[in-house]
Amino acid sequence: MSKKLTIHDIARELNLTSGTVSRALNDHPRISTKTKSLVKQKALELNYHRNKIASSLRSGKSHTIGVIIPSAEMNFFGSVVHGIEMIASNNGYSILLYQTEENTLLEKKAIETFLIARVDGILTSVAKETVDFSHYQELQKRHIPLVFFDRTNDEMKVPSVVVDDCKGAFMATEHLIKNGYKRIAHVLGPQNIKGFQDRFNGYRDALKKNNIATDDKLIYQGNISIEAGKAAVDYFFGLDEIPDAVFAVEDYTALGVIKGLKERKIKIPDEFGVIGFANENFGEHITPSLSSVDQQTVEMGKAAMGLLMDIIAKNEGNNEIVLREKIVLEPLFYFRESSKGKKPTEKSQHDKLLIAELS
Amino acid sequence: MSKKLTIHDIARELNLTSGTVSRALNDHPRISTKTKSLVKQKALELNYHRNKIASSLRSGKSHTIGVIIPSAEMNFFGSVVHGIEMIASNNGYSILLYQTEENTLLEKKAIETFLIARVDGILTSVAKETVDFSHYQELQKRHIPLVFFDRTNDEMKVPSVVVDDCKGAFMATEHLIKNGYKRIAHVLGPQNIKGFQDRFNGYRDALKKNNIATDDKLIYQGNISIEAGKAAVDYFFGLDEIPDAVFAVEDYTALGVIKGLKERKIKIPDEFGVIGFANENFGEHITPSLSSVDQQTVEMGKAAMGLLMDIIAKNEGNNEIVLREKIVLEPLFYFRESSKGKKPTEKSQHDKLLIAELS
DNA sequence: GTGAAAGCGCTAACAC
DNA sequence: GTGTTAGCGCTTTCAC
Repeated sequence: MSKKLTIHDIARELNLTSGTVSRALNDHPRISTKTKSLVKQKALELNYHRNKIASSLRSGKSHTIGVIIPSAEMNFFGSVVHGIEMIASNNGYSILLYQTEENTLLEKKAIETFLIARVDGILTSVAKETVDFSHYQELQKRHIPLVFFDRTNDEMKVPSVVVDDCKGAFMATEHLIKNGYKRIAHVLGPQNIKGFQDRFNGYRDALKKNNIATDDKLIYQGNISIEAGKAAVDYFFGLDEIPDAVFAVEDYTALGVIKGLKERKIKIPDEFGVIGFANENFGEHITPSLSSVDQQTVEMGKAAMGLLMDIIAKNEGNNEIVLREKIVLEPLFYFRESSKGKKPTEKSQHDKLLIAELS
Repeated sequence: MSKKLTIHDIARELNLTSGTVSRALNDHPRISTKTKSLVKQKALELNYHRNKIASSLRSGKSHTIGVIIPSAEMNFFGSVVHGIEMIASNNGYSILLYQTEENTLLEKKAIETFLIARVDGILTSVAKETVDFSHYQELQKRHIPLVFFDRTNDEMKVPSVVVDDCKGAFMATEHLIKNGYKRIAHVLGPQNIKGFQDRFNGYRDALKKNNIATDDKLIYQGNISIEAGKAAVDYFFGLDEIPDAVFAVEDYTALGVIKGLKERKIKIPDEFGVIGFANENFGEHITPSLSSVDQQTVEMGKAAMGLLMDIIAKNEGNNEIVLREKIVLEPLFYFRESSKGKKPTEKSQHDKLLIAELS
């Protein structure tokens, strides 16, 4: 191993002191341009790399951000991390990644690890299991900048970035209405998750706005899984009045619905409309392709990291920055085959003709 | 901000010196159990978190690993990172994540960043674009432990973890043969990528072993994309002798093949068999579901991180460890609808009966 | 089993 | 515009 190179080595070679070298490398304003270029030149020549550890210890800033996600294996979070890392690295920050596997204990360990690593801020998507938020409160007590994304907690006053689930659900439901479906059901997600509540709200809002009575029988308590979607179909087809469309809380649920309908030889979208949520990448490739609501994952990551950068800048005294408490991203609706509209029955065909004649 | 807590504070409260406190916290063998528990107790009480930055500076080890991937948005890499992080965190290491977007310049920046952060090792999947490996050679010169995963370079002597592409391709191709397909085509991936060459080799090996003559006309130079798959179908159906099955270099290519075949109303798998590679998550949900070769992504991450841990341990003097130069993971074949076998034509039916009579 | 003291490599306050 | 100097908070060698 070539002996470790420090600013002292550069200083010696140039007959300067380490202080000057440090300032030159950091573009300190009071250092002459000549010295700066001399120092930088020499650093390059010797293949010097500054020691971030020493500099962090002295300056008190690690230029590192901790990111907590349930699992990198989940598409959604991989995509968010993609956005986060882009912005981080554009701003000279590195990101430390930690997975919780939806486990509160690992979440606490993540925070512990980040506290020890002296990260300058933390981005987190709360584990499903978490009900005790003391570890996050600890961060607030220590004034460590914190931003929630996707999975938030409204009781804690923490800035957050989410997609407008309510609006997305509203768009999806109204789309089904406009495409002629009459009895629109909903497969619920677990209601302890705020986003899933919102999707339910959006669904109801759309019905209300279009003067369609809500019917509790059309609400099935499901989950994010293919099985839940299939089970929902079994339930719906046991009703006296069978629905003719479903807005499912998530794409996997919607996929289950489609599979269930196919088993019953129900034609999609001619007899039955289906819409999901999340815009998982299988949606556009299945038959029929699945209409869905995109959650703007990469944008979410960018926005979360941007917000964190703002908080850090403000803490450092940049008072021009106006912080936003909550960034709500617009969902994007992807209109595909599964909700294309009902084939007009003879009766409705007849109605249409009538209407045409009357007008 | 509560004033920063250091080992000196703990030392003062217990009438000890900071040296003893440090040793106690690190379970130094020569410290009495009583002192240890006293110190740990106090640390907990004061809510002390050791400063990793200071400890890294002093000890020269950061307990941090740099991970370079093309993009966290790609399923494959998210999944590998999942495996990497699991093992890292089990071993008390943190991971710094950097994305290259397949760009050599960003790859060099990643290495620069990691050098500055004084990571204890680096895991990397080389960007597609990269042909100049000087930045990696620099790491070797500095004796920084390095492991390649998936995207490797055989000219540089760097330990690596890959899946056996050749074997996977062999399995896939032989499966098509066993299922009665007679003219089996292949859609190539870019041949500058070693894994894609290997898949081609596996394809040829399987034909050879089964005494089937290879035919250059059945090889289409494609890519990893739906479009390439569709174009391949156009090409194959322009041949005098049309193939009856395709082994595609990747699932998206296979998806394109399926789409192309559907447009031509060719029945899969009855008239035409299709197999992909990668086991992307849409494969099991499309119609027909796509047979594919799984690349053991999570295992790959675990193996890569495990190998890196071994290298580090060996460097630290643990001589019992025998390092492996290359870990080759077994691919896993997923047999689904798209390759279920041809519907016997009248003629082949006749042949079968004949054979049955003869035996 | 514990104390004393040096120093990892850098930054920044204070000189001039 | 540059030098001097004092740490940041920890680990570790050398004492005893």
